[in-house]
Amino acid sequence: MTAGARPARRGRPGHAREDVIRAGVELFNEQGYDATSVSDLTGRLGLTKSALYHHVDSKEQILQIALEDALGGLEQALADALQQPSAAERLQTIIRGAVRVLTDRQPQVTLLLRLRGNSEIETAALARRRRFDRTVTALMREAQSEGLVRSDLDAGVATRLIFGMINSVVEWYRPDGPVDPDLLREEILRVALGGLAART
Amino acid sequence: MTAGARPARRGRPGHAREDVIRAGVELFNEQGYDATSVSDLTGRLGLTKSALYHHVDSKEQILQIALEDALGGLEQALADALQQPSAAERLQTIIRGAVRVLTDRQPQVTLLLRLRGNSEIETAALARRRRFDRTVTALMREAQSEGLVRSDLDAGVATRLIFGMINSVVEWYRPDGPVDPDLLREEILRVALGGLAART
DNA sequence: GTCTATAAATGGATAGAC
DNA sequence: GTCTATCCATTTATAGAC
Repeated sequence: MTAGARPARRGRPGHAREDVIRAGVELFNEQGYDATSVSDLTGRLGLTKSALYHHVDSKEQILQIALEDALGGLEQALADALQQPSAAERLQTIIRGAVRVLTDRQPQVTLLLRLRGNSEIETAALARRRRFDRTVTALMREAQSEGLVRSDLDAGVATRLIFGMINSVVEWYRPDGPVDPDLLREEILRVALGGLAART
Repeated sequence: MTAGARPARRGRPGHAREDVIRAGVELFNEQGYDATSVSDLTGRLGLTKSALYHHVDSKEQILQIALEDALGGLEQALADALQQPSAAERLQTIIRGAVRVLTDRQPQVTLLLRLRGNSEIETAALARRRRFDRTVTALMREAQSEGLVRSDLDAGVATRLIFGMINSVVEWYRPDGPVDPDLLREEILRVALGGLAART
């Protein structure tokens, strides 16, 4: 438990900051950020408020750390997609990458997708999310120009619909559930490009 | 102002219950239900808490009325779909019907889709929503059996993906925005069945 | 690293006058 | 139908002992 390569748990026993963050994000997702009190969180962790505030500066800091994790993952996926050589590959790569981030970091992304902009931290995160959305819309428009995606549909609407489908995965996907994330990723890509209809 | 056919505004002037509900739902959607205080609401309406409580029994009652509106609309759309003569028409009708309810009652449905189950009213609404989802999944399965929808995809996953796409409309559609709701409805149906890919 | 105790503000809701 | 004033529970967060 004193760790090998990873210097995870230095010093005395008790709760680590990491545990507090994880439990906080979990609870925020179950009840909503605003509906979750610090007492709720200490109740679940089995410690007092003072002890909790020894690990984190504020309730909002827990949110901030989770949002950074979610946004960092999505931005990295977008950077990867932008390096692809063709418009088709760029679009496919961002769709696959986004689904992978959603399944890998479901709790953090869930928080991001539910933000309302009620504080500076929330509005800053929403601004980063909008930047991501704009770049993805540009990829969609590019795919339309090259004839890969139908053009009888506004690129913004198309992006919102497809990412609406992708993002909704956080509402039901669970890592320990029956759905395999790798299969899901390919299924989403197929439904996004080819739709539900049976091949005729 | 004393109304003709509709006995809308009986008695003295001032705010009507209807105004309070509408403003409340609007504010709940902007900030989240839990993040919205009764003071926020009285601030927007320009009256005091006591005056507001003359119109409604509680903050939660505003939520309840909105949820009934959303669920009633979705359940009616489902009843209409179930009366269609073929599986193909039943599936298409519930997709079109759901989109119509989302655009017609965007604020109310938005509240429904964001519920976390933090009170008895919320859990009751979520139970009704799950019942709706189960029936739609049965329609999807039926469409698969008849060869209308590809069967290399679990009916539950397919329903979640398509309704994830449909439901995401509440996040950006606005009645006074640039997107025509009738066109959007047909575009969603086309993307759901045929996907984004250009016809080859 | 955790505790008891408490501060200071805000939450939803009510009493009773006008 | 709206007001002032208030109740009481709960909120986030801190002080200081162990």
